[in-house]
Amino acid sequence: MSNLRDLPPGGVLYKDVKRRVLQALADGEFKPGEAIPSEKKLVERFGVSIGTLRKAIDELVAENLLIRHQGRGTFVAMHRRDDHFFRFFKVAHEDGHRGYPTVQQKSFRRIKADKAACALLGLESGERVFHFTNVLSLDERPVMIDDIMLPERLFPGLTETQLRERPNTLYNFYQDAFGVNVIQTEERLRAVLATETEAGLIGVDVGAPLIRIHRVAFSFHRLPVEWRVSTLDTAHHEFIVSQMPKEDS
Amino acid sequence: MSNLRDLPPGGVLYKDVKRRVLQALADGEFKPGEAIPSEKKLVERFGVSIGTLRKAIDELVAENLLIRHQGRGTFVAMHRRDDHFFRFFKVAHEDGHRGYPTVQQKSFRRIKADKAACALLGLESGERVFHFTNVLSLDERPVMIDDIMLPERLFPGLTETQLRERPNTLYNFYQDAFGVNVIQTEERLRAVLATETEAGLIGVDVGAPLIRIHRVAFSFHRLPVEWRVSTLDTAHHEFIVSQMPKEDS
DNA sequence: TTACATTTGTTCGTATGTATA
DNA sequence: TTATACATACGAACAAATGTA
Repeated sequence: MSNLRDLPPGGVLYKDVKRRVLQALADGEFKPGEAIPSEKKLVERFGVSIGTLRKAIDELVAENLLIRHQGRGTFVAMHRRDDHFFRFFKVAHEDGHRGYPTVQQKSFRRIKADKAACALLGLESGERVFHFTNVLSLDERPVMIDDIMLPERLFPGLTETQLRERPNTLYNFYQDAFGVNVIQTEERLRAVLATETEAGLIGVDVGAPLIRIHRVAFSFHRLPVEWRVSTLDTAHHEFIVSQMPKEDS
Repeated sequence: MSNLRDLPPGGVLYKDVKRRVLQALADGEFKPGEAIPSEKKLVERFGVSIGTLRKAIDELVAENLLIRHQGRGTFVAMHRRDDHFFRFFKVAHEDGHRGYPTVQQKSFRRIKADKAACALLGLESGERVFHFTNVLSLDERPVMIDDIMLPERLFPGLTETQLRERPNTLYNFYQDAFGVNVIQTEERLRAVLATETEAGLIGVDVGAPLIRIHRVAFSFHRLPVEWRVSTLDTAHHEFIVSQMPKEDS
């Protein structure tokens, strides 16, 4: 009853299973919002035991790529207006209240990527990007300017109207319309003084202190998919960072 | 061979095991840096199977409270100058380099907690706190002021000398000298203009833009143990936030 | 309402592999 | 070499949630 180990090719078996599920996600075989095959079917497909499969799925659930529902199935995570949204939107009112922002689109252009954009998004010099500017408001007050760059290669044919009429969040739109999944971000924050342009857009005095946030968003395999420069007025709002153990203690 | 379920009291068994291990941590039975009993011994102690025990320990490892070493044992996490340190220190040079800061202690007092401190630290009005100010330097340049408040109740008899002569990081010192484990933080960031005092301490002009960080640090059961107000000069440094899946993808 | 099939969640236990002292 | 400890892989049995007939 002791099978010889037959399948540790490059490493361990459950990591390999995880890799293959991840590939199915990246390929679009398993689509956001839809259920992936049941554990039993995946066990047959990959030829591993239920325990090994579960260990692979466990990690993908821990990374917020899959969501399990007892009795229903396992689903590919989406960026809808629920728990997921606030994973990337970290602005709250000074009284602690966190609400959904309203978005006003100020501009939309297709331009040549500059040096910084090429470096951060991994583009060849000369490649095109879409550049658009949003002003976000909370409680009827403008609080943040978002300057967003998207590689044309990943968002072919993107139009201003599409963006303006998207039903959900931006990251959900990327997912639905272009199959681009944002699963990770890196942000760098600095304090700056408001320029005239910024002062006009969010209604503060020139020279008011603001937080400037440089964010690069990544998809699978750490592929950069968005570069965003946000400028936040913290007169009545705050930028929130929690360093938390994942679960209830 | 089918045992009747005998131990789901309030919930599930492995959560109960996790709770009991957590209690041993909070009680100081399992001490930072030391190994906890082996899986086999814990299985006997809690009367569960190895799989159930592992599931409980898995979660505590995922929460960075325990660290497993194959062949050696499972250890209580410490705040030493290693991977752990940068979980709470999020300042990097603008070129991306992350180094250890040097600390200069500017003041140390024992005072009555003000209203804000009482609210954030969960103290009765009139309780005492230790208040001290540090200036942190990176690459020989002062970049951050830390104003720190500690409840006297949790740090009885703390002295300026103890603090000044601690060998490791502050959070490691809390752990070694007072059994206070910082496992979670919450931070709120705003942009401000440098006051005269701040300008003097970190060598910037009055009115320069700075980032102000309010941080509350928590121990087990979300007990607040430290309140800290940091003021960061971002002329040549940045505050880093990563929203990451935990592991290699 | 009930019964049933499907799917994930929990618990159990065994055997073997790998790292450490 | 040997003993110990954690890591991986296997799979059985039952519990709980869900959807449907």
